[in-house]
Amino acid sequence: MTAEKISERSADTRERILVAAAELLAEGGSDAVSTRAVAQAAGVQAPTLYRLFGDKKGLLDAVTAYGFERYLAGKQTLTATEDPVEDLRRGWDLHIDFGLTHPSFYVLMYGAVRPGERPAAAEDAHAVLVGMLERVARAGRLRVPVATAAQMVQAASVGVALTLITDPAGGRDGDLSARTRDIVLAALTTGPRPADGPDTPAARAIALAAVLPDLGEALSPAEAGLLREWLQRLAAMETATATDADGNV
Amino acid sequence: MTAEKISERSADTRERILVAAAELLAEGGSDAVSTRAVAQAAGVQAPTLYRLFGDKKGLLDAVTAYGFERYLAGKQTLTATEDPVEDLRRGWDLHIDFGLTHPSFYVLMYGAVRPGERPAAAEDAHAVLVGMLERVARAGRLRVPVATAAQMVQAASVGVALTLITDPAGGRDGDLSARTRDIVLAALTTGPRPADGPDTPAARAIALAAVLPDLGEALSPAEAGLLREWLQRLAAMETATATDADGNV
DNA sequence: TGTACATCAGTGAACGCGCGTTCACTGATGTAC
DNA sequence: TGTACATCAGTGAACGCGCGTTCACTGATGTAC
Repeated sequence: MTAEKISERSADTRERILVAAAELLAEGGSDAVSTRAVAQAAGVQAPTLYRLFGDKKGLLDAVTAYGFERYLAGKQTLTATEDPVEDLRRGWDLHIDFGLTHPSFYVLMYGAVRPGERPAAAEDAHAVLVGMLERVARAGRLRVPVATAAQMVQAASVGVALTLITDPAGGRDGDLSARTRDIVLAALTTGPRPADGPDTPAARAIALAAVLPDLGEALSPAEAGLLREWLQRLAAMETATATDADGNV
Repeated sequence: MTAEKISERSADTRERILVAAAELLAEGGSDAVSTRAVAQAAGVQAPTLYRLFGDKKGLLDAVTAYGFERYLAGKQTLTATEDPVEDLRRGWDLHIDFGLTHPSFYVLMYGAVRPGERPAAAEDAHAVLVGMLERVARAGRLRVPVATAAQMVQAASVGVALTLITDPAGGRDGDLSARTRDIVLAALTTGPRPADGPDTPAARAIALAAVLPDLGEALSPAEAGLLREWLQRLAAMETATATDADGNV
């Protein structure tokens, strides 16, 4: 029996289990996802879960990732356009929409936190965010280092999504998500500057840092390391236009 | 037996149970808080929990509120000064500090979300926030309606706290909390204006709305209701200074 | 002052249940020669 | 081409456990008269 045939054979069962678990999660929340309930819903005996996913934690991790991937696959919104900040804005909206349409998945990914742990799906989502921000930095339109921006966008969007899940009122009249999104993105990015490029030393440093991996052999590893360190220092400089002495924008 | 004596008698037991449950929660996370473990740690039989707290949900609710109150009581930082925006800033820091020093309590309050439900402690915290924002509005320094501001501050701070609990790196080098706090507060409030009062129609409307309950009999209930509605409409007007056409501040 | 009674906080012991997990096995699918 | 063997996905049945909860009771504390 070839390896392909084997994994094909088990892929059906695996998919069936994930679909069943995802349905239980969507309908009854994470409490409804017991190994027994999943096995029964998938028409499978309990030990099958353990062979395929190791243990319950593995199953939960897999079903979260599965739900998230399926959601992303259903949307075509993540294709990059020529405006990376606008892409970022759409990425924010997509994140919030996922939280509101799949609250049980979302809470499992971002709410049920164990200090220092994060489900695989949340890591994936973060990687997508970092990629978007790198494109913004490459365009010379990011005011802070990519890692800093990623944490701020992540924190703000997770907070908005969880707040809206807990109390949907803010979505209807308050427009909480769009307001917060615009405030955060406005503070982190600059407007489009078609031909002239970045405008502050920090922005120029960030823009250069974003393309460091593409430089090839122009610098020795030691030189590149030192340059990277300098750029990080420059990137961390407070841009005078971002906040005044009172902390007001 | 007087009612006071009765409640005094049971107060000891109740306190002992809450302390035991809080310790279990702090040390082992919410999984460690089973009715049996709490009863044993408190030196009490299981039915006592049920007489005092109804069921497990009641116990968890009580222990969250208890932990939150004890934390607040330990800090004197919530006393109001003459600068309500500075008070708000300190309130934010206090919120984040609570999350980082008591992560298990925090996750139970803000992370373990069931759509539409919020623990009593989270409601209390929200009420404190609304009170602070009302003082900002009374000083004519709030750019948006109190309810809107409350949701934005809540969303951003919860997101920051959960992000830091999950991945403490952002607290050390990135200064995530202070950055996000300043961006959000700067967008929501205006600088101090010692004598001249609010500066935009929306800010003036918000400032007036904040003192509406103090107006006594000057307006009839019907008149006050209509005025409130108009003020809300004016308060929701986008202040031209807050964001430009690109959404940049 | 003394006695019968009421209240109720807390006890001791058990209920039944669903949980995550594991053991030994079956039988279908492929490979070796 | 045929037979013995290997692999392994999935089965059937059970393990023991800790869970939330409840029942009937005790005994301390107070009240009524």
